[in-house]
Amino acid sequence: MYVCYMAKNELKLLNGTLQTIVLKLLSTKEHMYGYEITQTVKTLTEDDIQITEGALYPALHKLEAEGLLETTVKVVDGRARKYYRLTEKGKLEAPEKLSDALSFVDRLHQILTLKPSF
Amino acid sequence: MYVCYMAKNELKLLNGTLQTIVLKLLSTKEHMYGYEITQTVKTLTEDDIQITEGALYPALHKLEAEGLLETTVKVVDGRARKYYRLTEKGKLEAPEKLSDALSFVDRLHQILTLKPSF
DNA sequence: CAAACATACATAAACTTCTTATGTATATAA
DNA sequence: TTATATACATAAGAAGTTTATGTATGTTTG
Repeated sequence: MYVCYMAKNELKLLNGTLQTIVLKLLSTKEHMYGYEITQTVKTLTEDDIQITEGALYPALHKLEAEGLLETTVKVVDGRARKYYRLTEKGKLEAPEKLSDALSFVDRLHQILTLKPSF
Repeated sequence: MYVCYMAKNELKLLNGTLQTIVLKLLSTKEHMYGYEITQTVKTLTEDDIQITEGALYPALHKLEAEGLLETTVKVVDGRARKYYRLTEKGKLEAPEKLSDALSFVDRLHQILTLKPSF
């Protein structure tokens, strides 16, 4: 199962979920860098959701361009990390987006668990 | 909230969920026609999810082209309805697709409800 | 009775987001 | 020294939407 990157179980849900995941993580953890986001989601979901870099970086850049995220570059162990965090605007807008996303996910769950005779 | 069709709450989840919804409904209800699917989802989700025709019909045609759905046209009250139902192939493949989709939705729910200190 | 609305299908241009591939670069493990 | 992990980035193509538009019939409302 993948937000990105198909494999044996060809499954194609999602498109637009990535932004939501990023906003959620940065609403909960203050600041994270790209690679850290991919590894965190991979670990949290037991490899079910693997975010590809080709999807993540453009998504991060877009959120930054929209003024929801801002960055700080920090060199650690000789490698540059680009840390992202919510801007004030991001802190204002994230809660509603996340609430909408959760409602949507719950609705989807509702439909997928419908019993005969709906 | 919309699989399609934005409104006040600009929310863009989904892309590929539509197929899943269709397969689920037709796994549960034997046969349905396009318009009926849009109205059923709208009613079930209390207007949260509104499937647009521009998204639905291409999705139905694709599932039919893939051999998962088959159709029967029936005229009711002077209007032609195109009823869709699962083919044998569809009945074989739908369960796994739906199971994968539900896993994904649950993972997404998990992430969206993460508490600080993950 | 005419207009508006609901039912019922369909297509197409534009858009967004993802997949896949590729590229650069450094650090560490085999 | 080769492979793997870390860490960023971009681009072509594919896929699935949004939005607009079109056809056509039936029903409700003023």
